[in-house]
Amino acid sequence: MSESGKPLNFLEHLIEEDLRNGFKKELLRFRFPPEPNGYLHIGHASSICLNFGLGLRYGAPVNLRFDDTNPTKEEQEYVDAIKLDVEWLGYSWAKECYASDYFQQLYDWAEDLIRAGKAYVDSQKSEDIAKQKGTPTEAGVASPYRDRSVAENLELFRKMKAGEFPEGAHVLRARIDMASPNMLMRDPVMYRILHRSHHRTNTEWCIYPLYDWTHGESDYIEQVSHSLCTLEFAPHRELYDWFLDQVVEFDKVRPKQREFARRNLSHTVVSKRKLLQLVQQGFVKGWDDPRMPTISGLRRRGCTPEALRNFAQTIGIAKRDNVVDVALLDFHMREHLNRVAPRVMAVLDPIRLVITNYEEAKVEWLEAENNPEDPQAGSREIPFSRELYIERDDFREEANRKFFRLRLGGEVRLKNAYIIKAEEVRKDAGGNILEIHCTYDPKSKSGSGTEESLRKVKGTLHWVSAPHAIEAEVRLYDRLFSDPTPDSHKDRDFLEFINPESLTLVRAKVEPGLATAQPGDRFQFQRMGYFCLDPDSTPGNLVFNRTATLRDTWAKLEQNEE
RNA sequence: UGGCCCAUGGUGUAAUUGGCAACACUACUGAUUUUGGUUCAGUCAUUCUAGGUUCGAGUCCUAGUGGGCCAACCA
Repeated sequence: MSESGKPLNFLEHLIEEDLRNGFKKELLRFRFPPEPNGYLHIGHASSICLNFGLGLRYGAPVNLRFDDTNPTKEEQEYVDAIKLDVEWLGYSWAKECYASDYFQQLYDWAEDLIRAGKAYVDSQKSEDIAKQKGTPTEAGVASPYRDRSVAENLELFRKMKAGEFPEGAHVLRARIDMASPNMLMRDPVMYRILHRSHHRTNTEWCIYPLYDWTHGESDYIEQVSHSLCTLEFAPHRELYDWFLDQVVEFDKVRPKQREFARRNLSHTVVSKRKLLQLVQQGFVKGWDDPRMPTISGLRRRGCTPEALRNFAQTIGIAKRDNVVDVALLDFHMREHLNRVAPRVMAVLDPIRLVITNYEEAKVEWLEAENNPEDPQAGSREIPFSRELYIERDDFREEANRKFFRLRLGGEVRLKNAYIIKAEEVRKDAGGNILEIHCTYDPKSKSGSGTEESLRKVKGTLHWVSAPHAIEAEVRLYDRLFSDPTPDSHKDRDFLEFINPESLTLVRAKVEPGLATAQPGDRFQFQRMGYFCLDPDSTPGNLVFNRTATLRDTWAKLEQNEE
């Protein structure tokens, strides 16, 4: 059953087993159930890829269901953002569902539970109910209201619904077992009174169901066959099943909850609360700041949906605690971008280079390959002239043999252009290099086929023609936290590990063709990395975000020698 | 001092359900290269511990150790 020999994760094994035991493949159905109270992050991406991936594998529908039972935290803004993120990842849901669509059905079932003596209205304060819950090692005690009559319960519950009580006056509780070793089974609250406007039902309801009562029943209503959630819900499964027991009919699919470990990413935090904190306290500029592990942040940074999907596929799904190295995400971004990103030349830290034997006002338009990995990508023409910019790091007055770049008296190839030789440097009074003066070999033009053009020189540099270059703002992003697991330290706050150099702004010189780039366009700045045009860009002020650097074995070499 | 879950290289996941521990990333070698990129080749493990069952255990059993989760009118 496993197509293409791909190994199955434990959930796929479970489904295969269900299928072998006679569960009909046509009845498979999944869902992705976000709460619209924040932006989706890379952990959600994993869950999306899991559920929609299962849908694709088995040809089963996957619903997008908003778990919108808490009007105090949920907003339409988040619904819209979530839909955009799921679509951007490349998935289509079968139905767009809302738990709030089921409020009436849930209410009717709740009345049934009351009639069956399986739910009661408790009129105590929240703190008292909490106290009576007991502890993991001690049984709870029964509420004084636990044995109210059905008639009284029904009457109170209806009045709750009718808005006759203030918030906190009563709750509806399931009547299960105050001594259960599972605290969730100690008469969990099903409904609370909330005089709040809901983003979809407005003020129609003033009682709202809680997660446990809502989620499984929503799965059942939608006939979801496998309801997958993260590990912290494992203890909820017993309650999920208990609630289901109260409503299932024999000819319907009974949803099955199974749990997997959330994916943790190194050098970041993946918790809505902490991400919110980063936004609210101004450590980042918003939910879609390119340093954020949110889907919107990754998108803005220039990550592709393919890269994210491949990443999710590679890290897989299991039950053990994990910290996925962010280097793996970088790998997948590079891996995809290498295939699709057009090459372009941009100098991030420019220094002027003058070719003294090149004619003063001459301009040559040289052919440059757009992507050596993709012949279909074609080529473009770039201007070459007497004055250029090269990367400051690419020149040294003196250097050892390992330095393949330009040094005084040394030769280097200018990418797509000529071989040049550094003759002298001009400095200011303070000894800072102002200009590098070079000569070029006119016969060494790239692609000309001459003997001189075929000469092997060790280094190749990127460059831009000074009179033609356009300026651009480039935002160099680095990991947000310097510690691999910032939120795992017992006595230290994760904010202490913020990397002060997570963003560096730079004024770069880029080749003129970039003037027409559109926000979202992705490029490889040759020898520098992958970059994406930011929505902050205006026609006169290009802004690029660094998506990922290129692998840099030279930087490693240098570092190891220090 | 209750219940539940988990344990395989530095990291993440596999192992045809009891049959030579595999894949990817990282790191390190080397080759190729007009991107110090890409590509290619190679190196890196007593499967947490101790017993047991078995011809044979990463897989099954027992005990231990370590980690995680559970006491919101959040999801």
